[in-house]
Amino acid sequence: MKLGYGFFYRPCPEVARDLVGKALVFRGQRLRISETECYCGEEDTACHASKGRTKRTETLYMEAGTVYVYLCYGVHWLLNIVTGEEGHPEAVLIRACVEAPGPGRLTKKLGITGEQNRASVVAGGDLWVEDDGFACNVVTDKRVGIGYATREDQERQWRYIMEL
DNA sequence: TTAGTGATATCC
DNA sequence: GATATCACTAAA
Repeated sequence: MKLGYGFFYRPCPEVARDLVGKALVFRGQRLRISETECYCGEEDTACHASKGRTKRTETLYMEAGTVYVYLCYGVHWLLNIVTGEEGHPEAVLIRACVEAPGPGRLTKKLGITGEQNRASVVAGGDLWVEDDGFACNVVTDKRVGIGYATREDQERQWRYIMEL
């Protein structure tokens, strides 16, 4: 079953947790999501939009289900899915799949690039997320790679990992 | 542990 | 215009 707008139109910690174990489908490839993180609004100092709306973070303010793809370190494309209220910048970062550990490797394997930025997983395009009945335990941890955020935000248990 | 990589934001 | 920064990876 394809996940629709209602699934993503919820607070991002809930979406991030529920996305673990789901299948990410892009142009005939199917990958099991094994790790996510959530970035939740301008008040989250780890979120790209915490310093306000810019050309780069515009996508985060779009409606739930919109895909935010961003180039990191000039080399790696990172894949996020926007959640919650339109106009409120929150999103879930897809950090890893069972078949491809690491956010950069994941997009490389699928062939996702900046061309997918502003696309949508609920609009009937070539990228979507499926619930195929797979169930697993989910454990939480602190987010990684956000040393620029306040300590308070670094402590949040906003990383979700599939437990075998 | 460290180099590489390039778009974006933030300074002149 | 120039520089500093970065939600990472691969090689050592």
